[in-house]
Amino acid sequence: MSEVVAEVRSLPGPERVDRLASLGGPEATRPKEAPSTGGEFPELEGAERGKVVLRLAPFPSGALHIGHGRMIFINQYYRERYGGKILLVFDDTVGSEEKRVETEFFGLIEEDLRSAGLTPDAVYYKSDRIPLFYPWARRVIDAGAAYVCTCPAETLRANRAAGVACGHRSQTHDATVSEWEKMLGNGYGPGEAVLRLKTDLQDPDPAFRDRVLMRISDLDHPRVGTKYRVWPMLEFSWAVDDIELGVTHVLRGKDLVIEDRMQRYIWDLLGIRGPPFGHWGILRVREAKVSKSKSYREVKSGEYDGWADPRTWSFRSLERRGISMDATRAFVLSFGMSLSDIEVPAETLYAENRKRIDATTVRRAFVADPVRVDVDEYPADLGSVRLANHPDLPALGDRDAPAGPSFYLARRDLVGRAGAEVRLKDLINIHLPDEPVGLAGEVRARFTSRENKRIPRLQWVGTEGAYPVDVLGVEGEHTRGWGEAALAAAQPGQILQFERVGFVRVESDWVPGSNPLRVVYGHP
RNA sequence: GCUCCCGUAGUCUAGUCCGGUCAAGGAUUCGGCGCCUUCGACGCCGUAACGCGGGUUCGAAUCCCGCCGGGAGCACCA
Repeated sequence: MSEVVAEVRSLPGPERVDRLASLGGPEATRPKEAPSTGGEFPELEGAERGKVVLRLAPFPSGALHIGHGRMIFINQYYRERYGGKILLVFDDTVGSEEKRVETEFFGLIEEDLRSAGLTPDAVYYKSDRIPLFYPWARRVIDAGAAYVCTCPAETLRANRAAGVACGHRSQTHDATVSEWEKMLGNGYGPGEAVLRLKTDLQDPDPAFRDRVLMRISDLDHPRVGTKYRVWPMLEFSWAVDDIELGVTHVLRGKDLVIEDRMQRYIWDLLGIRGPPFGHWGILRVREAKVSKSKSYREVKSGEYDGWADPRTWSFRSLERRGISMDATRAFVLSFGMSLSDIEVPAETLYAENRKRIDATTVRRAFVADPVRVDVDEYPADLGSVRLANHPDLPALGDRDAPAGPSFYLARRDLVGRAGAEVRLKDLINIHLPDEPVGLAGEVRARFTSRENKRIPRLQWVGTEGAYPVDVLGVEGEHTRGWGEAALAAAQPGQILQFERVGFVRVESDWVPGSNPLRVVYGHP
């Protein structure tokens, strides 16, 4: 055996692959399909092609956003890699006063998943499965590993911190059973009794001591109302459902690692072999101060422009900005399965998107915060000019841009340039007046020459045919300005590049011909 | 504080399991040059990293020990 290993190791890498391939087998011919940039994805323990079952468990409290990226794309990646299945299981146990389940998000989340190319193979709702958990709870009780505790929450917590037991822990099995039946039979009110798992009270991790399995809540659940009063805690529900649903691998964020331990502990005491776990660290985009509760508040109040508001950094907002799902996926997968928390600048995502859209995106002139400039001695033959739609790609064609003698120029291009000579890009050079540009009014400039000088080149829009444009920015701000005449032919959903501004996407609901042209800023 | 996890350039990542092919590769950012009259793209060039200290070894990013730093969890939320 070890001789064979030594022999194989002595072979150079490529030859190893060749030799492997010659031996046949499904894995040999496709060693691994690593994403283009970095990102390492290990084999899943014991995974068999076609038999992998994964699950996705979002809590329905908002649209999916960039922070959910790893959950979505990593699970999707492994489904593809092994040809498996993904179950969408809504974790809609009753929640709490602060964390309410809301039905509108079920559909929203499914839509988001579909738009991410992740159509689940099946959809489940935890709230439909509540009765299923009761016999399982009974199994744990019968194994002597659970008890009903009627201590107030504070006492329970204090005991846990101190590592001491309360009187309920030593109840007989019969007493526990009758207490449990009392819980199920409305004998206790919310907060008055819980079913707790017996672990080691001296466990070094205080968080792990005698955790709660089931509790009582009479919150009105939007799907099942007050039909159930005894609800499972997340980790118990998963200890059950990962088995019941035949999940083969649990891939989730590292915030849930303690739940692994809980699930394994329960499985061990029931003599069940459960699936292995995998985790990833938190992904943050530096510019995205994503807060689900803030987004929720602002969307509800109307402060945000729905769940596609750029400030939510939701998937739908990225799409609205012209950032393709493909780019987002590549971006997220480039981080691999690393367990470290990562904070990455949005620029990395933008670069990924730019690669994909640059070659198909036409250039257009846009001037924000416009100042009207009239040019004296303007050449009579320059009523319009022919411009290429893309500087490097003639295939994208060209268009006619109405020019002077009157123009809109951006105020920020004019300030500090009093008395200077500047170039109207692709057109002429002009001399700006010596007086600084005021806040209002017009500017009179003078034509100087046509030659292509290496002087500041400014974006311009001829006043004739200029099209009003409203740009929605990443911070939710609106910028008004003038775009060139060709924008009248823009199409909903089209991605454009405003020169010296960046990529924008025409709003899907924009009606061609209506004023102003509404676009959403994507990125530089 | 307790538990677990993680430390490779400005940022992200490959390499760590199984020490040599790593005087550390890729992506992004930044700087320079060229070219294209643009945000930018492309080409070429450049800056820049194994957290610190010991140990093992002919040889350490990789193994061992100790520090230091960062993160997550510590709910009758999910």
